Amino acid sequence: MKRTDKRTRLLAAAEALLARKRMHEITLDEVVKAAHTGKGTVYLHFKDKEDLFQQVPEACCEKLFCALDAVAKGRQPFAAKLDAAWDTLLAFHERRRTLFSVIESQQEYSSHLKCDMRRRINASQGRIWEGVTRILGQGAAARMVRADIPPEVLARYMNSLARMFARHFAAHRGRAEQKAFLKRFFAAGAFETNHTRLHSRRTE
Amino acid sequence: MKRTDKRTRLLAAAEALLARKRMHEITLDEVVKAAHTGKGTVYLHFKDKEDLFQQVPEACCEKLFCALDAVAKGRQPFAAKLDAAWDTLLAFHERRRTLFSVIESQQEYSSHLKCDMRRRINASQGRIWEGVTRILGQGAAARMVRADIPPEVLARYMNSLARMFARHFAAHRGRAEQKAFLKRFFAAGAFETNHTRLHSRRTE
Amino acid sequence: MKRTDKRTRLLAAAEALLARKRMHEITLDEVVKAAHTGKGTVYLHFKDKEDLFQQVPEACCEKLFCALDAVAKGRQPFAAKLDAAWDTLLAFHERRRTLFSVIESQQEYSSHLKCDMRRRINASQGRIWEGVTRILGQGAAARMVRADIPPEVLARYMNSLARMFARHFAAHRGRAEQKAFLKRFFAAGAFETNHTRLHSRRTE
Amino acid sequence: MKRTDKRTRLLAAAEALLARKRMHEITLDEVVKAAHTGKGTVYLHFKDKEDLFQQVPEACCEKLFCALDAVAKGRQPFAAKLDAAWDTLLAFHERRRTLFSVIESQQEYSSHLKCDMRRRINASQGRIWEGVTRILGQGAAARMVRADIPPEVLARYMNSLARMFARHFAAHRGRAEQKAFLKRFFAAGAFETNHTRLHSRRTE
DNA sequence: TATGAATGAGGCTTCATTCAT
DNA sequence: GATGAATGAAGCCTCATTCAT
Repeated sequence: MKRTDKRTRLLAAAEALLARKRMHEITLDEVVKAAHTGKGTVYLHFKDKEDLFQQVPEACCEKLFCALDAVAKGRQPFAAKLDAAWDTLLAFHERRRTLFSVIESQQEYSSHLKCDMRRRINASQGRIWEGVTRILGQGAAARMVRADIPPEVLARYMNSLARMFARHFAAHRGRAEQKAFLKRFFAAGAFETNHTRLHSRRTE
Repeated sequence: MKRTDKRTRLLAAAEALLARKRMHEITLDEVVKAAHTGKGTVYLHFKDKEDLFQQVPEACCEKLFCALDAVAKGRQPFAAKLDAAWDTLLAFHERRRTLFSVIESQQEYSSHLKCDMRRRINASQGRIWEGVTRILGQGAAARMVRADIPPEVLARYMNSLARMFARHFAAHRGRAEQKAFLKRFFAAGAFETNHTRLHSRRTE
Repeated sequence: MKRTDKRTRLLAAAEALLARKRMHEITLDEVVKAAHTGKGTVYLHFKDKEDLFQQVPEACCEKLFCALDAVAKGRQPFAAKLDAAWDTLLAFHERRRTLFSVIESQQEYSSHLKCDMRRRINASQGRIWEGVTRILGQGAAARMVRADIPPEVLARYMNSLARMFARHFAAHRGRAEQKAFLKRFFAAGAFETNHTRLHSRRTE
Repeated sequence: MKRTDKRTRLLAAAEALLARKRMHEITLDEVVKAAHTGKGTVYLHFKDKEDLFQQVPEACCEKLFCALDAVAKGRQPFAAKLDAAWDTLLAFHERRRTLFSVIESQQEYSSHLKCDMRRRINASQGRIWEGVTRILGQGAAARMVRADIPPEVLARYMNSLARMFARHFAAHRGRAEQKAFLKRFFAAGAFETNHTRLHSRRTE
């Protein structure tokens, strides 16, 4: 349990620091000071610095997935679920401005990594889209989300828009209005209309 | 002219390396080897490594703006211009997968910088959206793009989607189909419909 | 204690190297090799190379002061004390030919330094004269050293002569004779005579 | 003549910079900027940076010698000549606080140098003492300077005291009084008395 | 298990020197 | 002869990693 405790504290410290800096600008000294552990302790729980930071997104993505999955499992109508999904996603990205850089570099480098490591990373990243995909899948089943673009693709659109929002509009004064713009735009792009129905039929 | 030459070659070398690695993983040795210059030459044109990499986006964004502006100034109908804009944006992001990380970190750190430096960075980044904004503005003027979301906001949506596409779907086998999805999604989200017209009227 | 050990070894190594070269001609690599430590260790104990070399005189001057103070506290007659002081001073300068350059450059640059640093340097340098001053003060009290020039001024004369001697006459064949010249010269210059007594009376 | 001009300007610039910094802290860029020449010009007149700075004392010492020799050749009584020598020496050292470091390092390194270079350096440094030695020699001939210490040794004493004075008492408020102390001390140490006459006889 | 002093490979930067103009 | 842009060797410093305690 103590073991878990230190490990968790290290991951939390790393995640917190990622809010302000990129991984390569964070020193292990900073991490262990924030986590109140010794420097050697890192190497009891992680192979190296890289490994520690690799596992930060893993934990985060899992948390995000859980939050979205909870929404998906709820009994609210689809529109409410989508709203909740937006809020969850936006909060996630606003709180972790640079986390996605780590994820992106993992993607960049996954080709150099050993096979099982790659699988682990892909699995963890998949969780990000998976939660959103489930909700959008429900919407598609209810004929509310367009069927001519796969839900997992729409999920990525949604995530990328959320990330961009966190970067450009979150600290804005007009955040609420901007959020409305965003939802409206996505709804118009992703919802089923007569037009999209024609498309679906054609591609079927 | 030779001076410009070396400077350009260094920027080009740095840009090329940014396609594969992040700035902190690129050594000056790599840059100067790629640029076929001596290491000291860097310091004739840039204050330090940081400064060199700061100026890479500046040059790139300008190039992107020029390409998009050329489209905007063309005489094709709006639909063709938007298509061309997509192609330009996608090519830009596919060729410069990690460039945006540099831009993002500039945003992150611009608060620490001296005022004129910050202004320079913001100006250069503004160019990215500016080209797209012009085209979408023409669409809005032609009543083809929804008027209830400002074109400069839609421009950011478009850019973030393009960036995501470069990362997730570019290397895909089904790139063509994915590109069709993307355009269709954006069109649905951004084009004027009866529904958006109602919105515009309300917000007016 | 180990910490002190490394720090001491680094200072000793730097001091030893200063016997042969000036600070700017000594590389950190040489110092750490001589001290049998790693390069990084320097930065655990000193801010940078400058700081390491700044602290060398501090330690040396303290040692010199201790040696001279021991003489001053002894029960020998003044003449014997002065003899011992000469031997101590000459040994000091012969062993540390270039150390004084460091001290001089500290004086040169102390104006640029922060106030407490400057105070520390001045305090440490003061020790050099302080030991000699005490002995000469005793001589003055015993009416053997002229009273019309303050002992702390005579102390500086003595030190500068010792330094010059280390540079010009130490390696000489006729070192013994030269040493006799030096002592005789200083004695004639510093000792009380009828003539100096007149001076003192006049200036009183 | 143009050639001489540039060479002179470079030496003057180097000498001026030596008033504030040590050779190793002065860059060639600074020198050529101060001398208003190009960087390559240095290598037309000097073998390298070392050679340039080696020649600075050479020129300075020669100037000092000339000044002192002029005094020696004058018709004033010895006491006035010695006074003039003090003034010349003090002015020299006060104006060139760090020049002597260069000379000292030349001595330090002369052992590594080629034979003719060493001879040149020694010759140039000899000039420093030579001027003073001549004057003191005249004093000895006139039985005013003690004969039991060779004039060339006393010359070095005098020079070392002058150097120390420039460093410790020149900027002082009580400079005039300090100067009086210094002259009085040296006179007492160097002048012939009954006592020194006994010594001379014994050593003869 | 936990620590943090010690390490040294590797990176950035400086600056004396060269050489094409 | 005069120049200064270009060079790269050499040095300082950082920081991930180790290991004795």
